[in-house]
Order: sequence, then structure tokens, then C-alpha cells
Amino acid sequence: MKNSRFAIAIHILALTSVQPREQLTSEYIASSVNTNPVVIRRISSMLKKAGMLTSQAGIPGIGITKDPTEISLLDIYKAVQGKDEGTFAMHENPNPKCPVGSNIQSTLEKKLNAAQQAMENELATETLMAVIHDLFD
Amino acid sequence: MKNSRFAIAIHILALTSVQPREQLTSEYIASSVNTNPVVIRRISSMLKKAGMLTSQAGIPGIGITKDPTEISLLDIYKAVQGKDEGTFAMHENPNPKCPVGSNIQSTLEKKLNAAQQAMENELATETLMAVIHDLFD
DNA sequence: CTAAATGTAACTATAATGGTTACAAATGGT
DNA sequence: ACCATTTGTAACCATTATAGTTACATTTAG
Repeated sequence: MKNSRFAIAIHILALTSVQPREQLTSEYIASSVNTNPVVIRRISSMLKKAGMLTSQAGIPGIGITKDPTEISLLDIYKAVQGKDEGTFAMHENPNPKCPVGSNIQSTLEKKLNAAQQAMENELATETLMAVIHDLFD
Repeated sequence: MKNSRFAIAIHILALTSVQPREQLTSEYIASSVNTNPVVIRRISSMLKKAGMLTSQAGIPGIGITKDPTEISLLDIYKAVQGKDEGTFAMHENPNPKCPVGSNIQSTLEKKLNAAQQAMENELATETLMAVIHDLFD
């Protein structure tokens, strides 16, 4: 199964710009995203921890806490990806007795990090505002 | 479980520059990578389909078919990723009756493709030769 | 003819993910 | 004070991707 949290997180945040806070219950959002309310609350919780949303038990709805021009897609990406890592994985414990095996890890790390970084740099250039604007072209 | 085929594929190809072809049996490579020979043959098979390796049933070893300066990391990446897609997934069937749900897909596609593309562009700038060189710094 | 290797199919185990159920805690209206 | 509604989480299940493994047909070289 592929991770769709990033896409859903963007969807959630985009909704805050078109509906008043009190209508944005997890159930309402779930019906827009087409998933289960708990999935929404789970992702909202991550965005809340990242300081992008507010919400409170007992009070319906969620509110955005920053200006959409101040939230980059990278911010959102990092909020919903385990801070562990990106898209590339290395193989573990290559043979240290082999000249390739003994050095491949550090070499790969450099190259794969560069690729990951390029992707993150691109995400950093886009804002939530740009997404919202694009939605209503 | 995270996909490590890309890392292993690079490892396999790097080995072709330090060992004569006839020693590069799947068993030997597996001991350098620290995995099972079948895993190596599986990935080698993908690289073979992509035109980077040759091998033949009954004949031990694998041979590289291109100059390492002519193989980019992007070539390798594409060879071992299902041609399906990249690192981002969208959520399916958002609600078409919602102004966000009805447009989010095409908007997301643009932004996520741009990020994927940035990563691929970076991978395209690096060659297998650069990796091999880096291994022996 | 046999030994050794590649090439694949099939199966298993593990991990990540989304979906779901359940329930505690908070809130606001009555 | 009570109750309905909602958020916040934990727990569990189903699905999927992956690596690892077993098994075996095929090919080659001696």
C-alpha cells in the first residue's frame, strides 16, 4: 500500500480556506477526501503537532494556524512522513571484506541524499497558497 | 519493508568494475551484498531487461554492457522501479461534489510530479562511473 | 552424463498502510 | 446535572509491497 498521507494532508489544509472552521469536522472532511473520519483525525493530529492546525476535543472543526503563504509543501511533507527518512532505502550489512561492500554505504548515502534533497528543495518552493490558488483556476 | 532494489542494483553494477565477469556469480555477489542469490538474480534480471547487463543460463557471471560513464543513476532507478510510479501517492476518489475534492487530483498531480521530476533530474546527473570513483577515494 | 550456474515460479515472513471499532475526554446545549 | 456531539487515541484487521527462501527447469562446460 502506498502512502497517501501527504496528499490527504494537503487536502485537509486546503479545505480550511473554503469552509468555516466549525463545519470542518472530521466527518465532513472525510466525506470530501472519501475516507474514514479516524484517518482524518490521525493526519490532522500530525499537522497539529507540526503547528499548522488547531483543534480541541469537544469543539467541532479544525482551524489553520498560519497563513497559507507561509506553509510550504515541504513543511507538510515533513509533518506527515515519519521523520525517519525519505524514499530511498539502503541494503544493510554489506560484506566489509569486499572492497565494494565496505564502501558502498557511504557512497550511496551521498548520492541518494542528494536526490532526496533535490525533491525537498522543489517542495520547499511551493506553498499551500499556490495549491489553493491552483484549485480554483 | 522498504525498497532496497535501487541500492542493490548500484552495488551489483559497481562490482562489475572490480571483478572479472566469470567471478561475478549470483552467489558471490550475494555474499558482497549480504543477501540471497535469488535476490541478486531477480534484480540482475531487471538490469538485463534494461540492457545494462548480460548473462546466460549455464555460464557463470554477469557482464556489464555499457560504459559506466554512460549509465546514469536515473537509468538504474527506472530499471528497478516498477514503471508504475514514484514516491508519492494520491488518495483515490475524492468527493466530486466538494470544490476541493473535485479539483485536488489534478492540482496535486502537478505539484507532486514536479517534486518527482526534481529528484529524477538529480539522479540523471550522476553516473555509475561517479559512484565507482567515489568508492575508491 | 554430470556438476554448476542462470532464470523463474511459488511460497513465507515481515512491515507499512488505510480502514475500522471502541472508548475516554472535552464541550456545549438543554 | 445530563446528554449528544466531537476530538483524540489505542487497538485490531485487511491489504499490499518487499525480501528471503525453496524448488526446479534450462543451459553450459567439462
